[in-house]
Amino acid sequence: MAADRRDGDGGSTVDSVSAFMDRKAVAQVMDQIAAFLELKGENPFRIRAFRTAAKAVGSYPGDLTQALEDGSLASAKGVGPATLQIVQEVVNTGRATMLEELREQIPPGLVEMLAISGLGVGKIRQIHDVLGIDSIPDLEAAARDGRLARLPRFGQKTSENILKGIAFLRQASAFKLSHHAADEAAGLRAALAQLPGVTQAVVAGEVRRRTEVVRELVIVLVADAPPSELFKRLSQFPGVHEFAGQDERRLTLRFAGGASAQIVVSTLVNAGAVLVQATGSEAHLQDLAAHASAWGFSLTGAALWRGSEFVSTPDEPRLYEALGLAWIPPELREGRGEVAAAAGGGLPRLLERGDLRGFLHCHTHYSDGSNSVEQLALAARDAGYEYIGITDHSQAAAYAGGLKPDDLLRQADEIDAVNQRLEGIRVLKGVEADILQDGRIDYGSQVLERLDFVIGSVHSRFNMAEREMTARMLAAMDNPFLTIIGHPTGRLLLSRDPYGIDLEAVIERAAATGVALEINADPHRLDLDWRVLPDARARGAAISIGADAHSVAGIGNVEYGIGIARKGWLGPADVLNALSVDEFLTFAGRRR
DNA sequence: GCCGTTTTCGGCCCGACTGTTTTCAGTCG
Repeated sequence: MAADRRDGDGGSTVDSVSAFMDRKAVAQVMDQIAAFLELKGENPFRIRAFRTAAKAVGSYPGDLTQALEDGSLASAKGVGPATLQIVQEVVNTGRATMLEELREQIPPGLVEMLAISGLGVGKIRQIHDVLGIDSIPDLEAAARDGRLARLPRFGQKTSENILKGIAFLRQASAFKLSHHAADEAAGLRAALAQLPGVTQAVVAGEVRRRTEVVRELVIVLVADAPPSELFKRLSQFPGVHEFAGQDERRLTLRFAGGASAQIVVSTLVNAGAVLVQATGSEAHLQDLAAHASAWGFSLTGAALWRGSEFVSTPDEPRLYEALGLAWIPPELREGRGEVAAAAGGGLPRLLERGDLRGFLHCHTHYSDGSNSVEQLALAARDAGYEYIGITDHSQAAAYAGGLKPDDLLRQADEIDAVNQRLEGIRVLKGVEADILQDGRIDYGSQVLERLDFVIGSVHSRFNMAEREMTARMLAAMDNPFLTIIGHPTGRLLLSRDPYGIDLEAVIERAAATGVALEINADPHRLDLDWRVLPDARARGAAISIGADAHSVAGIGNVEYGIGIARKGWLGPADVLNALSVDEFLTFAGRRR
């Protein structure tokens, strides 16, 4: 767990654990408890109570230890006496007695199976009770040799789906979501920076390039101590399980939890060359090597050379400059023409947080969010936005507490009142309406016309054939009230593939109709994919960045969306919510 | 287990789809 890794310096175990056991870890404990209870066949409402508590704790804004002391956590919605006590125990001791007892009663392998798509509690119980299977490898064997298909209410198809689910899970577990990776890298970096002899510790690799998923953490240490000495200290690093040296300046650390990180050591005179090598994708480094060679340079992993002459590169700008290139922002280092652009003065001015004037796509407690309109508005204002678009779910999304037309009216009144009360932020009336199976939007015109803007999203029937799904989406875009297509491909990173859709046709229609396509900034989605953004821009489709925030804490999602926009070469002129509120409303209204 | 303008007990999200079966259990969003 992250706690082991980040525990860089002394202090009592209790202090370290409470400092590092962040709310995410506590939430994970609650979710685990819920999963075990589910397998035990507990009261479903009790199980849901743990999940609700996990959500409440996981998205709790502020310091948990503090909140426990001053009692504010006790009054948080969804946290009651029983769950509060567990939070207390985990924060104080890093352990949860209840979870440990459950592990004794139920094989943890069964809980792992819950992550397999298509397998739920009922089937897992049956598999365990009848076949005595309690691990994923055993399950896989049973699916292959036909034992699984012979169980009552199982069959060939079920067996195949389970194998598919296992394969997907395996592949997904080689990666981490970007926000988890970034958190871990930041903790590790901070700890490594404390090592004697280290003058700089810099996060490199995929985290620095802000890719949507991360395979490996890479940290560059600039040090005046010899690498061998640093490596010796690293072997005694708390939580390090094993380490494998790759060469004299690189090694891979493996941590007890199974995570790993590559550590690269450099002297100051080569820091630029080493950081560039440790950051760039394979393709970027190839392009860079080709360019360097054309200029009479060679870039080895450790240094820059002009023929046999050593070239000092104490930082990245000096490396790129020596090669006649502008400094390339890390997000662009994917080998998609950025080296040529840097040589020709054609690098774009990339989107920055300060360019965004509007905060779009958030859910309040009217549907499945956990804060009020006013709380979100205030938080958006504090974060520096000029306007916020409230977009709760629509009536078809029953599971998310979607709003009936009457609820939408009530919310409109509340938004009017909040606008009256608050200075410095304008609250817009929006909705995230379901795109129904036939492409209709989930409200009629008489409801939609009262709104300032409309996001349309697909939340059902994901497995339609590509042609039908595309037709569904294109039909939705012909609705004159639609402003933005939400999470256009429906993917959930590392857990669900995008639905089949002809994205080119969607982009084409978006450009033609003046409907924007969303970069959904929820780190579980990051949908659209950054790889299609240059094409979308070239064809003239507008792009919006939507936080998909379900709480005040979710406002921070926007950062991940900005990372994706930057990876897609987007600048302020390409992004819908970089517009002023009046310009945004004009955009939303001009198709009506 | 949590919650409350239905407040200390009784209710809490439900409809659609899939793969199985031949009427429905399990899963998902």
